[in-house]
Amino acid sequence: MAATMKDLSRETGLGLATISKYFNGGTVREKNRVLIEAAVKKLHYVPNEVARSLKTQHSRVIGVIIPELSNAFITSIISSMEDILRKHDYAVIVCDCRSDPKREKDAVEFLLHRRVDGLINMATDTTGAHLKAPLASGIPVLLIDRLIESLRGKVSAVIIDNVHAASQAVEKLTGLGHRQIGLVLGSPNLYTTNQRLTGYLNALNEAGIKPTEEYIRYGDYTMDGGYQAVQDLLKLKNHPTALFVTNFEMTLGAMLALQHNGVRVPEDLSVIGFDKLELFGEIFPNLTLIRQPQLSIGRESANLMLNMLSNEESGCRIVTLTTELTEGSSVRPLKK
Amino acid sequence: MAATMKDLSRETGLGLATISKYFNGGTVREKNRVLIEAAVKKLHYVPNEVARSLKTQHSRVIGVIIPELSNAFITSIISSMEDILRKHDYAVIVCDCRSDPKREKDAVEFLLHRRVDGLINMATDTTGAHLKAPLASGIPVLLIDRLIESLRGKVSAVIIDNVHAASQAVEKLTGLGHRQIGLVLGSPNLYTTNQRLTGYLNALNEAGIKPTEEYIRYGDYTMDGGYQAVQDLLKLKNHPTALFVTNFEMTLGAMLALQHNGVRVPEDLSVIGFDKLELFGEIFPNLTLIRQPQLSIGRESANLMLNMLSNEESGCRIVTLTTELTEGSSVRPLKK
DNA sequence: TTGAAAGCGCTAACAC
DNA sequence: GTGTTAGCGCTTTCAA
Repeated sequence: MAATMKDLSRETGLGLATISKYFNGGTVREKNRVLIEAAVKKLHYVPNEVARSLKTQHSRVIGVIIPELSNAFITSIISSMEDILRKHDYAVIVCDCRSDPKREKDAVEFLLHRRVDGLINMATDTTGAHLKAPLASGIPVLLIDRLIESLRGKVSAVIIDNVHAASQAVEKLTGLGHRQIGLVLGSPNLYTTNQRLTGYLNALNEAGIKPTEEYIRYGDYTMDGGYQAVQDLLKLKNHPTALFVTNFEMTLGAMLALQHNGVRVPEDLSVIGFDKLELFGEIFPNLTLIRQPQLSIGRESANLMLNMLSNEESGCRIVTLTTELTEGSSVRPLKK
Repeated sequence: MAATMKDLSRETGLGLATISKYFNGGTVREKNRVLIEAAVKKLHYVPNEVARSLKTQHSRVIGVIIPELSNAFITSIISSMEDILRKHDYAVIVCDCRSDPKREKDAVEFLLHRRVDGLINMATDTTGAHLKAPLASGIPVLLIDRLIESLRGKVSAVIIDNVHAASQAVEKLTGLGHRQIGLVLGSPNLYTTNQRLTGYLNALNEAGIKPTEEYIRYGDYTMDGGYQAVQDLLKLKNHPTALFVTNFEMTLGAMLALQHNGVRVPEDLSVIGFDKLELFGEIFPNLTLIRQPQLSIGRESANLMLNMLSNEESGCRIVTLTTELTEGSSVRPLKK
């Protein structure tokens, strides 16, 4: 059906090696170059990456396994990652495992069959069992956003300093005199959830505040979860005077809950949100936010992967990116 | 490095054909089955999909080209699509072209090199020029969400009845006596935008209402765009008494704008939103909505593609799914 | 610089 | 049911 290099060879009278060299940037006599290019056009030749993959033992495919595609943080990482990888002629196969370890393991296997050159994983399985096989087969594995303790030293990772991010936010609030600080976390037992909780507790401790269990809520990293969490917090007889919400969707939900309840920000309650400032645009222009550098996470991940792919020498590396506190006007000193 | 079928052959003393048949579901003598399975385990054999692809001339990869990954409607389609395709052992390579026709064309070429078995495209280029090559090469092409007129008869498609969706919503409002109905559309010149506008105009016409240009706004299918559009609508001296917003993100933005301006729904303004009911959860429980069957769109697309892949016979098919009007309490009769 | 030839790991006749 | 064998389209020695 489709033309092959053999066809080009026949058409031009040149040997296969010459044609191949032409495509791989080797030096080819000018008149042969012209000849080849004419034949390519005439026969509508399209290189066959599959055949090349078989021969070179490199598929130029990176497998990406994520817990959920319907999450703004994740999709923006994927976009910026894919951008760079594709520029380097790597394709990305994305597998959404719906936060299901079983599906995650299946995805790993699926990708291994396809001989992906590398694996990027925002892990659901906190034990890391699903990564045994790829690690054994020697392909580079890169964790993003979530570390897996048992894999320390065996894989590279790109994460943010979650502890710092959370304590920075909470310190901001304690600095303004707040002592009753609500925290809306993601799903229990996730790496990021735990780390952000640690940062929160550290900051409270630093300020000599004993944590109140009721003030700590889990919003599942969803808009609805954030909404619910804040609804619940507001129902407390002695409710928080300040609030820290730990992802974009939950921040949105939280703001909606506050509006629904007629709670003014920051007059009645101080709020620090999270992520994706640009999407808020004009909507909450003055929200104080912790911003994760999602574009950088994607970029770093892609580059680190490309690095692992080319330099066999390099050991594992953990890149920790820092967050930024963007000052808005959604926080104010506690009224005494 | 990795074990091959040849290794299995050597290990078991069986021929290659037997091993191959075992993996492809052929009948193999029981004792050989056991033998093979033992060897697989011992040698950590993993099938090489790349080699298989080269031989069978089927990559079992579907290329998916979309305008934007950061859009809830799109990601939910992709998730449900990928789900089914992967179950049938097809991998999905997603290319986000950022609504840029140039990138879209590059993506097509990229995927063609990789010998994808099929192409699913939510098109940015409204001329369809980017699909010439894949069409010529004979691989199945499936459009989703947006039709391309010049390709009618040449490609299959899965879309929703946008005209009906919009007129259904607007009829609901005119039926309640509203005559000043605001419309928040996506980006200008998109298929869905045009169709939904048509539906809106049809419904107005039906009700004997002359359209007011000021009431028709473009919100770019983003949250911020929806917010802005409603801000602008509210500034009109004679502002609408009802509102129809045509995607999820814009609905969110619109609701936020209304809240910010202290406009009560439905007391002051009737609203019909769009999409993704489940994400609203408890937040806007009573919003009247036009729901697109995104899961079905994904499912239909995947199945239609699988169909095209197996039955060479079938011609092009356009599947039009219908939307549903979910009654809430965000609309009420116009106060006379 | 160019060409001939071997082989990447698999499938599918075909003969047994 | 099983084994032998010839490629799929490409890259890459090696020799010319």
